[in-house]
This record gives sequence, structure tokens and C-alpha cells, in this order.
Amino acid sequence: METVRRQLEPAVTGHTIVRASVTDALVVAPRTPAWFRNHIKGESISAVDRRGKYLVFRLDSGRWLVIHLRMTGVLTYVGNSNAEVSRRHLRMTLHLDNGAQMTFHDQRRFGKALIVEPAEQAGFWRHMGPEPLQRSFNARALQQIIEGKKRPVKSLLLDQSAIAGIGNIYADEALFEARIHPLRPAESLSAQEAADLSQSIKKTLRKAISHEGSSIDTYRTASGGRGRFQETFRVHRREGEPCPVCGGAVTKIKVGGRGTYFCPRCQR
DNA sequence: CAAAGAACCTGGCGGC
DNA sequence: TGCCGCCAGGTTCTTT
Repeated sequence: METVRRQLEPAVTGHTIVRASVTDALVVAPRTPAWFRNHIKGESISAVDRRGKYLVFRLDSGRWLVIHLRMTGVLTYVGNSNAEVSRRHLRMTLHLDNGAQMTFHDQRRFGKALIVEPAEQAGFWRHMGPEPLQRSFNARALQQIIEGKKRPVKSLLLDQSAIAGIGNIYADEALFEARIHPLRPAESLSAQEAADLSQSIKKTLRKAISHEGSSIDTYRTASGGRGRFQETFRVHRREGEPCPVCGGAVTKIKVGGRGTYFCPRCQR
């Protein structure tokens, strides 16, 4: 999402959404396409922010347009108005005043676009944990988060109300980097391990952003390109392959219902 | 309250 | 080839 945000920000900031075309009502549910169209029409974008995995378009009226891509959403900036846009899985198109479009494709239809009124904004993030790339997210902050939590540390990393923005790929890679077993009860981590993990989370996310995200299947950047972080995965989706550190086989288990990859020799 | 599991969707893949 | 179950970058609701 940070890659998408970085590409969209310079392209759409200062532009006005002249029209929205909603081709799948589920994207704007529980609102109707007509409601959404009427509320977004004529709005200018003053900034593009991100909170966790949510993209936030700040609008001149004070409203926010908030988009979440979930598993298979793809948000693309199409600058050339003559460009061919695939209709397959196309859910929504936002037409801008410069002739460009933002298109929202989504195979599994989990993605959401919603408008948040100013009065709702203060409470909108109340279930969202801290941003791991902020300086304040340090060893001490992570220690407080894991304190008293008996569940597997990986489940905690994926819990957006504990820490914002960590997905399944990045949880696996960060735990490998910190040499921590994904099933360890969160509260069992030592102070040193918590410090290591907080740094591994930052390192993993920064590296993923520098590679423009992970294009395993449907994910694309806002310009339609592929991310390259998947080329550097050390354990995620590498079941049976040798661990890059010890050479032992990468193992796959289920943690909190999610496929989880780790090295049982390196991660304790 | 914490934690586990099902539900929400579509499509690709492997097994039979 | 066809059908079936399983799996997938996530969140939310229900149940325990």
C-alpha cells in the first residue's frame, strides 16, 4: 500500500474527481453506487496518506476517500485517457479533471472504498495499533504490546489492533529475520527478542517498500508494474526449500488459520 | 476480554 | 475432461 500511495500521491494530488463509475456495488457497500457517486463527484484531492493497509485520499471538503485492497485489489493510475483498461474484475473507475483515471480491479471482491465524514474521522482508527515504521515503535513499544499476550507471536503481528500494517508475508519474513518461532507465546519473548523483532519488522517493511511490494499473483503497483520483494523471500512460500542461513528445510504450518513458513532450526 | 473459527468471494491447482 | 477440496497479499463477525 505504501508503494501505491507513493506513486499515486504526485499523480493525483491537486486534481478533482469529476465522475465515479461503480461497476460492482459490493465495493461501496453498505452504501449504494448512487450515494457514492454523488458524494465523490467534484471533490478535489488534497493529499494521499496511508494508515496501516488503508489508503486515505484527503478531500477538499474535509471528507476522506478511504480504500482498502484486501487480498486481490489493484488500484491503478491510468494517465493516458486512450489507454485500454481491462474490464475483467473492474469494480470502480474514478475520472479525474486531467483526463486520467484511477481504476480499481479486484478478483475476489473483498476490497472496499468508503467515504468518511469529518465527524467520523477521529474514531475511525480506534481499532488500529501503532505504525511500525514510526520512530516511536521501538523495543519498549513492542514489549508493551506483547505483555500478557499468550497467543502465538505471529497472530499478534497480524492483529491490526496491536500493530498496523503487517501482512502475512511480512510477519513470516520478520520472524525469520529475528530468529523467532511463529508459535512462541507473545509474552514469552525476552527483552532482547522483543528488541530484535521490532528492528526486524522495520527492516522487513523498509526492504519490501524498496522493492515496491510483493507481486505473487494479482498485486501490481499503481503504475501497473510488478513488485519484486517476492524475489527476495527467505521463507515465505518456500516450503521444502533450504533455509538461506542453515540449509535446513523450510517448514509450513498453520498459525491462526494462515499459512506460515519458517525454519525450525533457526527460529526458536 | 482473549482467542479461535467461520464467513465473505473468486479462481487456480492438484488429486482422483 | 470433470468434479472436489484446498489454498490464496485480509478483515469482521460469531462462538467459546
